[in-house]
Amino acid sequence: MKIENVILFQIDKTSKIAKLYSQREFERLGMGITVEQWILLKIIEENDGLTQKELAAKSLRDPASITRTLDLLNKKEFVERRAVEDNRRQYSICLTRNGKTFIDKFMPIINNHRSKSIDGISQDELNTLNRLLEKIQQNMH
Amino acid sequence: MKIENVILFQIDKTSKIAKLYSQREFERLGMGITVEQWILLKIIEENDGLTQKELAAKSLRDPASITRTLDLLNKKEFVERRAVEDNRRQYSICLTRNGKTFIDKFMPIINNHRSKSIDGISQDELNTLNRLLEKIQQNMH
DNA sequence: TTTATTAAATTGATATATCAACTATTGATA
DNA sequence: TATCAATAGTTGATATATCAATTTAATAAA
Repeated sequence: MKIENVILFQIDKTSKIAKLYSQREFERLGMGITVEQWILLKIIEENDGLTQKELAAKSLRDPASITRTLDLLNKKEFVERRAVEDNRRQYSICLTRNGKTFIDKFMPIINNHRSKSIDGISQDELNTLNRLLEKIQQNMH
Repeated sequence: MKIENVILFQIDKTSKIAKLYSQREFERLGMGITVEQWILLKIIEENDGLTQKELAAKSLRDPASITRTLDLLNKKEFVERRAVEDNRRQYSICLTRNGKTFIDKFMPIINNHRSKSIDGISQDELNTLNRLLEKIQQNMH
C-alpha cells in the first residue's frame, strides 16, 4: 500500500496544509505570533490559571517548549505567571487584559478561517470525523 | 467554541500523538532514523527517480529540508543522487540496495503499526475519513 | 551570441522542538 | 527531624523546520 493511502499520512498532510495556510494568514494580517503561540494563548483564555505542566499536556507539547513560548507571550504582555499559594514550584498562567484584547481583535478572523476549513462538510460528518480521530488517538497508546 | 472542539485542532492532535508514538517505536526498535526520514525513504521507494523539488512537494516539506534529510539518508547509504541526463541542475533520487534492505526489514513492523492505528475502524469509515480530510485540504487553498 | 530571467539545489541565519541535566521545592519515610 | 525521592520549571545541547540569499545551470529575449 502506497503511503499516500495510509490514513496517518493523510492526517499529517492535512495538519501541515492547515498550519501552513494559517501561518500565512497570520502573517498577512500582521498578527505577530505563530499558530502554536495562538493555540497556547487560546488554551490559556479558555482555562485560566493552569500550570505549565497542564498547558503542556493540553497542547501536546514539551514543558520546555511551553516555558519558552510563555516567555514570548509574556514579553508581549499577553500572559503572566502568577505564584501559586501552596506550591512555590509551579505557576498559575493567566491571560492579561492585553492578551484578552488581542484575542478579541482576531477571533472573528479565526472563526472565518475555522468555518472555511469545514466548508461543505455537514455536522453529521463532522461528528463522524471527530469520533474517528479520537478512536485513532486511543489506538496510539 | 472551545479549541478542543475545533476540527483542525483534533487533526493536529492526532497527528502529534501518532508521530510521537511512531518515533518512540522507532527508537525502541533501534531503527536509527526519524519518522520524517522514514516517510521520505518510503516516498523514494514508491516513486523512484523523483527530483528533490518533487519530493518536497510530495512530503509537504521545504526543499532545503529535503536537501538535508537526503544528506543524512545518503550518509547511511540508503539513497543516492543520480545525475539527470538533460538537466544538470537537478538530481534523480534513487533508493540503494541498502535502502531497500532497510525498508524490507522494518516494513512488517510499520504495517503492524498502521493496522493498530485503524483498529476498530471499518473500511467504510476509513473511506469517509479520507474523503473528509481531502475536502479539508482543498478548503485550505 | 550575449544578456537577462527563471529554476533546482544548497547554504546560512534563525526559530522552535525535544531530551537530558539542573535547580528549587515538596512530599515521603526512616 | 533528617534524608531521600519525586516534581515543576528552566536551561543547555542538539536536531530539524523555514525563509532568504547564493550558486550553478537552463531558458528566453535582445
